[in-house]
Amino acid sequence: MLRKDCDQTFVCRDFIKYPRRRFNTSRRQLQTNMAVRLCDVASLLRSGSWAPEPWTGQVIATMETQLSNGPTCNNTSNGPSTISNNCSSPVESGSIEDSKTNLIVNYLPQNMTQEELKSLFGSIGEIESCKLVRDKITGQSLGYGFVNYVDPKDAEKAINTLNGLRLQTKTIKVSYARPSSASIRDANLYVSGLPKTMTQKELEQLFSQYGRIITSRILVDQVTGVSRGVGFIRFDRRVEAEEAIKGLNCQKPPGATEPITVKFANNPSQKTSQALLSQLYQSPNRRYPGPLAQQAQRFRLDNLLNMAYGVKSRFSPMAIDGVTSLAGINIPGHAGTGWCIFVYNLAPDADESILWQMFGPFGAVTNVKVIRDFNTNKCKGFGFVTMTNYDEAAVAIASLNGYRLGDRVLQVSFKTNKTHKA
DNA sequence: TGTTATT
Repeated sequence: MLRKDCDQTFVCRDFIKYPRRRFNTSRRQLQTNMAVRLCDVASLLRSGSWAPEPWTGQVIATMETQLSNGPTCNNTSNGPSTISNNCSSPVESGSIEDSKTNLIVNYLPQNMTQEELKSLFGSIGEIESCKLVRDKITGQSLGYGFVNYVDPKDAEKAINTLNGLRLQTKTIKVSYARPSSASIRDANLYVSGLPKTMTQKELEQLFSQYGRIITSRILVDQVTGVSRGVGFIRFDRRVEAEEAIKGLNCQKPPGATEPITVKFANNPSQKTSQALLSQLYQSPNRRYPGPLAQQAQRFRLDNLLNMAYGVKSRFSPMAIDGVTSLAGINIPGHAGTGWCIFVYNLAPDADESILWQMFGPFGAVTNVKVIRDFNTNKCKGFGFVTMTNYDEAAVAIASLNGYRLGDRVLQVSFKTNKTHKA
């Protein structure tokens, strides 16, 4: 299916350096650039040799290197395969019973909450329901969720607009959810012993004879980029995965000298839960289940979760609240639930998605809002972004203030009371 | 053995 997603490249037009030229840069390229900027800013911040000013030539040069070498996939639809980092083949129409309003969202940042998920997807249209899937035991996010829209058009728009969006270190994937069924669970295969020369496309070709492939991946060495000879294939149905094991395990792919191993992949959530519970079980405190022991156990659980999941400790706005209320001072941008950022000089046709795309790569964004004229529904030239962590907000502001978006130069700052109408 | 894919 060919979608009219040309309008999805609007953000990237006239991007960065050549404001009067029309680019056809993909959103992914834009987001890659954002990540590069973040890295550069972070390293400059660490070295102490940087002040919050608009972009320098040095940074732009780095970005252009990335632009020419980076991923160039423009496809924002979600298909039966995932060729190289979410670049998917066009999706074929599902069965007539498939929901056209319910989406599955994969590769969400670990610390993203259900409310943030709802805020992000709610910027597209009215949401009927939204759920972030969490580990039943630990409560930790499993990194995916579901968004069910009222209107199928909004679901399609969400796929076109938000698939491939970079949020922190992740690139989210947005696709139609298949009808839930036991038959589609546990259909993920781990494949090892692959020829190092085998491409993802060739891997899919090898496995596609056994059924519909939902995702595929070949793991590569982080440094060299060379295949590690291992990968994953997720089939639509478990029976397809079973047949693929029967047909391909211990077999040599065409042209290969060694046989491959094909088996069901581990479930990371199960493994981690078991590891955590195993450690908890060894705790002496559990033999004395009084209130103090429970508290200690809770503390231990928190630490274990931090270690196991790499949960980043957050700058706590609550701590600041205590200080500000006692001292009677105001801290710009701090609204009690995060750090509010004022974005000025947006175009009349700006929408929430541009704010997500600009700020999402810098860290946890809880909310974005474009201020619109009541009668025309056009952007009045400014908007707000709320970010959870001060340091991420500060880097975003420093990076995006003075940023040229289309033919406009943005002004980005912590929100002050001057612009606040209570 | 993954950027935790079926609530």
